[in-house]
Amino acid sequence: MKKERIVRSIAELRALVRSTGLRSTGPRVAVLQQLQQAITPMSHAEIAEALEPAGLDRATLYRNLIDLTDVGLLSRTDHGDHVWRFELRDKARGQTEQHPHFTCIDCGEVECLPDTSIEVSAPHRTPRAIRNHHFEVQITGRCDRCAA
Amino acid sequence: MKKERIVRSIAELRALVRSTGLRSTGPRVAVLQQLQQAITPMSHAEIAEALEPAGLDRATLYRNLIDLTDVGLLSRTDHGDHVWRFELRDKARGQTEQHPHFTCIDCGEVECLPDTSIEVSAPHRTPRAIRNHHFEVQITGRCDRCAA
DNA sequence: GATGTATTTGCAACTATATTGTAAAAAGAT
DNA sequence: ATCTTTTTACAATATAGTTGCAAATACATC
Repeated sequence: MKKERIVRSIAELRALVRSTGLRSTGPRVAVLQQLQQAITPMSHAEIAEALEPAGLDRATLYRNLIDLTDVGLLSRTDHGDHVWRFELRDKARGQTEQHPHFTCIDCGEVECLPDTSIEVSAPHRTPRAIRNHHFEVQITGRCDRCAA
Repeated sequence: MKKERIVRSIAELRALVRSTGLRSTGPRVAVLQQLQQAITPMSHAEIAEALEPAGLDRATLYRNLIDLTDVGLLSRTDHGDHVWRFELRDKARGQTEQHPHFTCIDCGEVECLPDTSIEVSAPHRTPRAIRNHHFEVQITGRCDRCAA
């Protein structure tokens, strides 16, 4: 996680969107720009609030988050607390491959864990996806702050 | 997971509910009875459908699922696909302690994994909950059937 | 077994979250 | 500059989950 993060210019983000076949629009670039400066995955509500000034439509935001996810620029995950969260995917960022997340069952805070912190062994009848390392890991528990 | 499962009679389930301080009612026993014969966690919708003949109210079911979770008879988790699922907790069943779940990102099927299949190492700044083994693990990927 | 009190149910109303339809606007190719 | 397709913005609609409350039920006590 400590890898230095690539920060792309507006022009670069526009090119990034176009490279996926999608058109480069204001809302899309705004979403990418917001997520590239986020340190953890963000919910729809959080992104909407952060982009409040732009005053963009809820439905448009939903559709864009899904579109950007479909083309692989974002990941869309539920971290165990029943809230969809979006994160820039690695190829659009300077991060290591997918990493596990830790979500607090009390406050809902999401923390990115180093991808070395999880070891999944694959006994006999485990799904193939696990043996091929094609999966995401989500851990829930009480964060240090809430446990105190 | 292969441990033989305890199957309780209606009378035993009623006693189990009462032992928590909750009153033993038709809907509650029906829910426990349904979940004790389920092989994977069930969503509200699935339980409602299974209990269709009983014709019980949506709100009542929601409330009971939450009540039974509060007193510890059920666990309520989101397996990464934005659906709450409920499962009989170990103390009400013949299972090993909490185990990881695997959820298919395509079909949504949930699979219980042996709790030996996951090893979480705890480097320096990992949340204490992880070091103390107070957490749940959720893995998402494409199941064998959907990957085929 | 009858009675009384607190809990629970069932119905309806409501809130929040998410999706869909569509006319107008904007992107980007020509 | 023009044309076609995608995307937006607004509204309408769906879905999931919660809350209020009168009537029904559980169960403790007589």
